[in-house]
Amino acid sequence: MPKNLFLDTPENFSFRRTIYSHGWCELLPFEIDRTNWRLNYVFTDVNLTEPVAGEISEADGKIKIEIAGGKTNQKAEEKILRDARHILRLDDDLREFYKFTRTEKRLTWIHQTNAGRLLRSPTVFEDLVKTICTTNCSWALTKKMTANLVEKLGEAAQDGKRTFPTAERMASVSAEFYRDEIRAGYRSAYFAELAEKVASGQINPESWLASDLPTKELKKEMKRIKGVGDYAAENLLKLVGRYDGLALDSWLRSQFYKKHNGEQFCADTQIEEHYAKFGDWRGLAIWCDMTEKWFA
DNA sequence: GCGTCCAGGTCTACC
DNA sequence: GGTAGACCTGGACGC
Repeated sequence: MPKNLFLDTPENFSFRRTIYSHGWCELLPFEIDRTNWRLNYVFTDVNLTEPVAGEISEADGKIKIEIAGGKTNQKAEEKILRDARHILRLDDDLREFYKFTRTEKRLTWIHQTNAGRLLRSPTVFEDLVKTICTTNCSWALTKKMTANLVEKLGEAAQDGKRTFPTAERMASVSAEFYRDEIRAGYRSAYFAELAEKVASGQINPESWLASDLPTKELKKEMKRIKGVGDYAAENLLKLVGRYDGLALDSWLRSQFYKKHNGEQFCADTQIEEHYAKFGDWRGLAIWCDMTEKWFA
């Protein structure tokens, strides 16, 4: 029997703007239904005998999580609610960001539509692996690598949908597996090394969420992981709630050239100067600015 | 069908 | 610290 769990939403929250805030909604175990505006995810927890597929939607001003099958208990349900809060950034306070966007006429749509919450995975580890999958390849390949990870290493729920693999599961296979089965190319050795270090406790990506380190130092820590450079680190920083890096990649640059530079190339320093007025929120400002038309 | 280019970059060696 | 070259994959494109 399906079971429904509910979460209250904060002020200034848009479900649609959150689940379709960036490409993460297309990377398994996330699946988005943009016709009915539903987001699917496969939840897992030590208190569950098996993973459960959940459909997240908006109902009567609340977030509804419909759990399909699976035997849950109170602790597991609490974990699912925690994960959903985390995924949807329900605890993020964007009021300061909106103070900035109110000052710019062309960005007033951001606070008017409650945009700015960037969808993330339940764990930083999952976001870290997915971010490495976005580097130096097409979006189609990113989706393929992520799907391979889920399909070949994830744990199956009752309905056959699979979880994102844990670090322990990822550490149980070799670099050759990542090369041959996941089609991760040169990233294969990085995944094997990362999974082993996280599984053994040498690295704890989850600690980045509440780190006291200044952003510059936290970014250095992230960049010590092979496969994580400037773009990847700044993307991860956004997902742990720090927006003072632009996370410039080729897509973001090309969008900036089109929108603000007459389709002409310019140096990254010019892009940085353009968003400097947004202070510690500049990374979120550029992302919202470049994705304005996504809901047009 | 084949070759080339390039995409939501990063690493290493070298200067 | 800055830069050049190598690194995987697979879709798009030109021939």
